[in-house]
Amino acid sequence: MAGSVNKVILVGNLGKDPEIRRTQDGRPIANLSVATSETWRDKGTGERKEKTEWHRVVIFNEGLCKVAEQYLKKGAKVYIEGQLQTRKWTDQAGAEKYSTEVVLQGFNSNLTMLDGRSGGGGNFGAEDSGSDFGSSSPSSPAPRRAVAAGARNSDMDDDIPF
Amino acid sequence: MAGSVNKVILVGNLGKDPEIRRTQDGRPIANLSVATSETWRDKGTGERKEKTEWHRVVIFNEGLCKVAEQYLKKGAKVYIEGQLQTRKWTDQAGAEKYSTEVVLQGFNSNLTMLDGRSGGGGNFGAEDSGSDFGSSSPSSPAPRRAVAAGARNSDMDDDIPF
Amino acid sequence: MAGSVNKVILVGNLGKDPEIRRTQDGRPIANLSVATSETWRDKGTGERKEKTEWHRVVIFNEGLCKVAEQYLKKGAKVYIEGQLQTRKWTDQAGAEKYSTEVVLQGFNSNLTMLDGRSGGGGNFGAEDSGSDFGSSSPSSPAPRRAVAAGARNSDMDDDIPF
Amino acid sequence: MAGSVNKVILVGNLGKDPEIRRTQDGRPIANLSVATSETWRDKGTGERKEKTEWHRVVIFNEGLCKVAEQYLKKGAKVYIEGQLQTRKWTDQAGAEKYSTEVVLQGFNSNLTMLDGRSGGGGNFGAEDSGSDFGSSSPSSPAPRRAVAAGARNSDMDDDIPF
DNA sequence: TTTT
DNA sequence: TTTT
Repeated sequence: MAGSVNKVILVGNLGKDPEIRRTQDGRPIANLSVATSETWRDKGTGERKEKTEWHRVVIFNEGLCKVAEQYLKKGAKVYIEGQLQTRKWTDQAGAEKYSTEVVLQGFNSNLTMLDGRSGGGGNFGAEDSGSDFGSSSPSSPAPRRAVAAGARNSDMDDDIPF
Repeated sequence: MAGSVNKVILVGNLGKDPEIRRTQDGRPIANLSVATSETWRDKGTGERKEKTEWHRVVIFNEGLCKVAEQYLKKGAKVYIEGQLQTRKWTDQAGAEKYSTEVVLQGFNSNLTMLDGRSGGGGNFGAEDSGSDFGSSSPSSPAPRRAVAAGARNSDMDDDIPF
Repeated sequence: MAGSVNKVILVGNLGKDPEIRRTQDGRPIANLSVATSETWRDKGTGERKEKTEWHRVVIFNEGLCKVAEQYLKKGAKVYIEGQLQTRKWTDQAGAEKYSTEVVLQGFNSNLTMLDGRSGGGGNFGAEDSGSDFGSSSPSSPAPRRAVAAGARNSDMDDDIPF
Repeated sequence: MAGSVNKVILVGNLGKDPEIRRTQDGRPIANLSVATSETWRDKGTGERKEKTEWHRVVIFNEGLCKVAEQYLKKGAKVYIEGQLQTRKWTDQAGAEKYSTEVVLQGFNSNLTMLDGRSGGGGNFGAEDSGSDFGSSSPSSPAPRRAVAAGARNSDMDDDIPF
């Protein structure tokens, strides 16, 4: 079936530090646990309510793994764009289990830190001021992605009148 | 935590007709099984590959349930916007299971049919030419959109996979 | 044409304080100027490059106008979800102009502040600790939206094992 | 500013065939005119209303240009993911104009045809049954996706509206 | 006009 | 396990 879209967009906070593993052939895989939460006021009682949802995020993209490893910490606020995937596994007792994850893999994924270096979670050092962290954002190409960012011509430094 | 976003966007096809149930207090709940799939050519062998992902979609929004019931059929192509939610349940053997679903509830959900009345899945009659189906789209503030998000009832006895 | 989607998602910073106007019949309209920017390293020279894009955001939704007025300031980081709209206008010299805006109106819009009260742009006082700011987020219904958030039954306070 | 997101998602129909141009160094640029529309029923009069929005879409991504050229026709329904960009230009009378476009460039863009080969707009032949069209979708890492984002050339002499 |  |  051509013509399908599978996209998840999350803005939330890490519940713990990223966990980085490696495949047998040395490629990194990062696991994030991301909380999103919603609050509302109960219409009957007027009470303030909150419900938190935890998302398992798995990063296969090598550049984004590096970003996770270097910059993300427990508590960090992130923007994440990935795909839904459900995989089946068998627990020790032999029972079949399913796990649904938000997978960042390939070109249409994104991981952007939202609390910057002033945020509690960041550990940016001075040498990172020219860091490539932004390379995970949609328009600044990371090395592994064979993408050449387009040059615009010189009259693009104009002002927008608002 | 204010400041979070939990959004899923799918474009895919229904694997079977929608299943409509009702809560004890009469609110409808629709379950959809939506396939998204990706194809690629294997870099080594040049073979064409395809992988299909199945998504369990649950609609609590009453207006969107009506849309699902009236217009959607197996094979229909839909645009869906909802939230990720994981819930825990216990199977007949007493084992704990988790199920992650795409939930359409409240104001920031959307269900739009993409193959129109000419599509294989649709069953639009002439009297529907003035149909309110489009009222589920983000920008048409029709009366039917004064949606009441549904209450989740206790009999979520479904099996996974679906 | 049923079956269309028109959605813009921005995460960026306000270039100035929100501007609030009122229609003749008293409804508020908020205008935001939001910057998004991308950075990359020039492949030839290795130079660090940056390009900023300015977005004109117009909020017709009354609840979100209140949020903008009360909580947003120059520099604030926001998540915005709205629609693209282009309108035509005539300048003083009689020349026809077009302006494309990101419009927040109706139920499928969102405005969420991302830097919290510790952020530079926020002016949250203690009395706001129980604020309804989160009501602009997808899942916490503001009064004007005739949406009842769904109650989930009691066994929803479970843990997710990851 | 690291930490920003600029994303547009459209599902709509082409108002005319794609227009393909080439830069001086031979890179293709495709222009699409995409309609999204919303319908609603007037609360006062009960009348059915419709409003169509036209979007100017510019594709610099070479692989997606090919897709546009080969598969898209007037009337085709497409899913588009790109970025908002506003550029300034000067008309023949020397007046400054601004044009806001949805730009597909670099890795975080997507163009997916939604009406398949049975659709009115498509012109898929039998030899396309193994086509790589789906390679433009987020998750199929085919070779053709090693896209080079295009350079913007100087002759953006188009008129608005389009 | 923001932010890094 | 986060955050407000």
